[in-house]
Amino acid sequence: MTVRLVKAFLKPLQKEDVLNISGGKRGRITIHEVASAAGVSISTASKALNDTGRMGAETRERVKRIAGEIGYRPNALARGLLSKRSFTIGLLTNDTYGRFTLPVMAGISDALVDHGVSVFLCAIEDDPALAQIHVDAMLDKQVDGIIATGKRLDRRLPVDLSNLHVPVVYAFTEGTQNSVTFRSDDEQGARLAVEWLVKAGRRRIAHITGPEEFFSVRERAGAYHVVAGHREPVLYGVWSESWGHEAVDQLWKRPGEKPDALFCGNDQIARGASDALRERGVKVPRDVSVIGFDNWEIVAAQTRPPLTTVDMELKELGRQAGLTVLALAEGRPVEPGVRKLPCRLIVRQSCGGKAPKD
Amino acid sequence: MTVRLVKAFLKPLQKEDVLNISGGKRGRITIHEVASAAGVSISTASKALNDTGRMGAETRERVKRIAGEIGYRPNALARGLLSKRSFTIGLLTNDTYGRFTLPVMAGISDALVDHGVSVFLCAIEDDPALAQIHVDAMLDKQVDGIIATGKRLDRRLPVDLSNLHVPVVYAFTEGTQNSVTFRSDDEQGARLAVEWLVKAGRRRIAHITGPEEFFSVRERAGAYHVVAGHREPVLYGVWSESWGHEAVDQLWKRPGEKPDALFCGNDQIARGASDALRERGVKVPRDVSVIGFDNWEIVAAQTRPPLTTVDMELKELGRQAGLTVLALAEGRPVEPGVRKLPCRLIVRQSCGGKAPKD
DNA sequence: GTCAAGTGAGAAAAGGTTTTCTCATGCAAT
DNA sequence: ATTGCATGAGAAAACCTTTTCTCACTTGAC
Repeated sequence: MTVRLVKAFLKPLQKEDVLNISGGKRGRITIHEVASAAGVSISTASKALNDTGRMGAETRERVKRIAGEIGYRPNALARGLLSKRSFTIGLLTNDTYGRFTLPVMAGISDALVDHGVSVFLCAIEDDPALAQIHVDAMLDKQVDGIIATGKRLDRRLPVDLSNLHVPVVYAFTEGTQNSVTFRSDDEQGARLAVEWLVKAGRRRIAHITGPEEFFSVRERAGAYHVVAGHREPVLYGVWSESWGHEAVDQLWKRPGEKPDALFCGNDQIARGASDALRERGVKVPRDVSVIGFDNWEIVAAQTRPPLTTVDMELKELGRQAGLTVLALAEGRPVEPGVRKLPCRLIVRQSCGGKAPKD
Repeated sequence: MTVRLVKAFLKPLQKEDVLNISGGKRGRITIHEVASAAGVSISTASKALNDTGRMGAETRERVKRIAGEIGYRPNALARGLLSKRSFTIGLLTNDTYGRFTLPVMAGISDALVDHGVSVFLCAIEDDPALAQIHVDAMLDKQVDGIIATGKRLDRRLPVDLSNLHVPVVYAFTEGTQNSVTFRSDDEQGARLAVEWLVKAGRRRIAHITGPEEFFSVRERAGAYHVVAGHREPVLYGVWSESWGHEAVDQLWKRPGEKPDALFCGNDQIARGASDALRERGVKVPRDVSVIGFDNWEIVAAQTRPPLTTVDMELKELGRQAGLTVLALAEGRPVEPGVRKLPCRLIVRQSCGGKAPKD
């Protein structure tokens, strides 16, 4: 076999050599080291570093300076043991391939890193047993709170979080009675899209979307009906490009006037529809405007032409969820209920027109 | 405003009511509760639960039973403080939108959950300051190890992890001297792809790929040359569908015989190429075989026809990285070096042929 | 009846930090 | 000169486990 083995970290000689504090204990640098280096007791050292207690300004400064010099960093485990705050939260998701979870996660992390909070990511794939294991592990590790997130607004995670003695916030997944839930305002998003088409002068707007049993499909379709009327049918199907393609075939095979705009339930459908239109020689956006939903960059930006679409602002959603769970963890009161966050229109080239005036 | 506020968790009346153990302390259930409920000392309780020490079998059983009944779970913070193992690792990534990180992460989590290890996810977006903040936070929280992962084999994360007193493993990103690094074997993957084309009887195999400065591009191109010879050119470009599209235009505009197969550097390029071929009336796979790289489901499966492609087995890569960092954390010696993990061919319909014989 | 060995269980220390309590000193006021 | 008070700093307890050490008691052997 081989000669050199990676065991170096067992003996942190680096550290030992650079700073031989107080008899070379083999562990990390503790507040004891700081105290003895500064010639004070550990209680004084602690108070100096935390800006608490009474002491001479000179002492406080000296302790702080020395702590900085020897690279002291408090052990969060010990601190957490006493304060009952671990500065750690758990993020539970069943969206393994991350279309929705990733932006949410980025938002949470972004909001919490400033507060010194780290995030445990737990991917449970609709497996109740696995979910329970992860929840138990998080609880054992004394998380300050849990955020549950998923890939669908109208589905629960396969684990009951309602009676934990730790705050829980739901983001982009169905919550429980009296919980705090964040979700996108799909109705407003759909309105945004359809109004954009109307403003562009389109009148025969068709809606190609996903399965009717999805709550967000019904919400979007509802808003579509309100704004566009019932002049064109709603085509329910699945969330795939090929359905978008097929739906266009269906629409164009019908006798009579063709739609002059397609409001699609997601970007994949919109992409399939765009491809189908191009194959039929129908020009986008000259003859027909196409608008998507989700702003999934990889799909929307690569469609020909690039898709105008609705962004659900999932990162902002995550940010708010993070701030909320933090507030709860700190005991600040938070109103329960469902909070709908507005969507935003992303204007690319599939509808003509310019960016919205706002 | 509103009436009911979510503060219930502050007073876990649920728990309190269900189990009024030993004077109703307001915190969690500790080993003290177990001990007093079982009529033994805390040391005996601890030994009973951990199957250590000497005691009567009856006592041991009784303690365990009672612990289970009152729902005792040891506080990982306290345990970690003493054992110096937090059963926590940190995962550092700069791949925010997760094409590569997500599978790696899933593998890590999958491998470690069985060992009671939880994973801190830290998304640093090529921001050295942010990276340092996250690393410090992880270290404060006494992680047992760190896995660094990225979106490119030949790039470092913007933070130096080489002198931490905690083990570090690199996965799908460039490591440091004497570290353990896991990466996909792109050469073998490319060989797999080109050999598959050759076996299907293709002789004029072109290679459309990404920017030449990518290490993996050069490795794949190298393997391509070895297997396919130098009969067709390598077209370097960018990682986009439109480049795939354009490259096909370039190839088909040349005089002389056209390629009968395209080995593409990733699935997006392959998709663009497939679209271009279809638009030219060239049938895939009848006239030309197309093969991709990455097995990015959302692209590969939605291409027409669905793409045969090379999967880098990132989940397995993550699994091994997880197991390795765990081994290091437990002090088991591990050989340093770069470990290349084999890729696997995913056969769909863009090359004809059946699944490999293995 | 004494001693050795073995058995079951508790006391105490340790881990790193924060916080409360106590103490000593010095100074001003009586 | 004694009291009262503010100030600076340390001792000790607490958080929850695990582990080592010690002790009391039983049993079997001489």
